[in-house]
Amino acid sequence: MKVLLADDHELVRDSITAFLAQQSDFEVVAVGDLHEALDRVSEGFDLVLLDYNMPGMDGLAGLARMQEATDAPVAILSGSADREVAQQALDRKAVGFVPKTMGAKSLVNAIRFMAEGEVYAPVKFMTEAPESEPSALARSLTQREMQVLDGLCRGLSNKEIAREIDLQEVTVKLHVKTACRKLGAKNRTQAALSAKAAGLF
Amino acid sequence: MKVLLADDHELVRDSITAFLAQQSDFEVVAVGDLHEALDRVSEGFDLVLLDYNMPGMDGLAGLARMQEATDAPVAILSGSADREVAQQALDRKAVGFVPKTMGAKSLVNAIRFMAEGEVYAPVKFMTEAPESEPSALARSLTQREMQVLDGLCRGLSNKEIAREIDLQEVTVKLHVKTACRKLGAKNRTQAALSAKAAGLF
DNA sequence: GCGGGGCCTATACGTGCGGATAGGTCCGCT
DNA sequence: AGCGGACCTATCCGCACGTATAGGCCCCGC
Repeated sequence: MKVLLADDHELVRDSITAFLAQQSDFEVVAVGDLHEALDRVSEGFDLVLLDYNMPGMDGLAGLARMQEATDAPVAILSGSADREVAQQALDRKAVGFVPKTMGAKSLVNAIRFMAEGEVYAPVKFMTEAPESEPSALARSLTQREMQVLDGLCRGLSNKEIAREIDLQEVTVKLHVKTACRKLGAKNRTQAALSAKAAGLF
Repeated sequence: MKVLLADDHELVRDSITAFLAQQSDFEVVAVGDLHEALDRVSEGFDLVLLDYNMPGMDGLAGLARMQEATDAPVAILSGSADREVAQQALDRKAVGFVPKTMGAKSLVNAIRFMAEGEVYAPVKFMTEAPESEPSALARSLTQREMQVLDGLCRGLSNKEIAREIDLQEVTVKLHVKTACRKLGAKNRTQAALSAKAAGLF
């Protein structure tokens, strides 16, 4: 089982190489950037592992370049794990997405799995955490605006929202307006849709 | 590597057993229902595979019963593949979800992977296809209503929708009203939200 | 202290929306 | 031929919504 590993962090490269070398049937070629990887891929591999944050990668463009250069399955390795990126990588026919947070044993298992031709992605990673942080957008909204948005996202009228949070209808209108502006929405419907899309509720 | 396979379809049981037996390091015990599986699980296995539609399973209740009966990893096998079920199974600590539509080789790889203690779910299955069929709801809507709903889901006003599909505004209102009724929505915002939630767009 | 931001309220105006009613054209089914 | 369903249009009404303007409150930071 011949694996091409490309990662600019020497520590990561060495530790993964060491782990894989413990497996009797593994042979690892480790390089430090995409360029080297492209140079050596013609040697023939069962699996190519590319770090997402690495000189030459340029986002997922590096994935495409590698896929053009070889018929071997190509997987993405990432430390700064981002679900979006994982999804995109898989959409673009990467055979896997491996966060570096994985344990060494699991990593080896995943590599073996992908080298067999299967598609791998950590389940936890893909199913959980559609979003994580307060999302910049949420932070720009005041408490009241969030409460009002919650009402919008349930399709309530201004009057209903007003009753619910004990305000005058006019005041609700005001918050709706400002929330719309912050969300770049033309009306309440777009605001509700945007809020939902942003995962605020 | 000792695997306990429980499936009420003899054909499935036999073919999977045959495939796994080809692998030198596999030992398979195949049974026809959950009861038998519970009886034999004490023999000690590296992996338990339960068919989702099988006497005694009672949905995912069978998964829980098996998990109580053993410390071995338990995975769900299913023919009538349903994303929802897969998600729930994984949420309930199943170590995998295996649709029977998988190729034999992939199936063996997946089993080996899970027996190693990893969590497996087919990526295609989990990421794609949040829904599939026209969904009863969609069928109750006429073409025009769908077009109008599409507009609603982009937060357009009646006038904008009218321009887009070349109708009079009054007519759009009519379709909005009937669409709202069919969706059980009180207003356009709820209608848009419902349509989105139902995966119509 | 004074400004500014978040907040609440008020009045007012134009427009959009939701609903009812009523008329018409197609087309397919019986 | 008749009926019903999908579709389009029209007029009318009342309320909701979106916007603007203006005043007042509280609290924090400069």
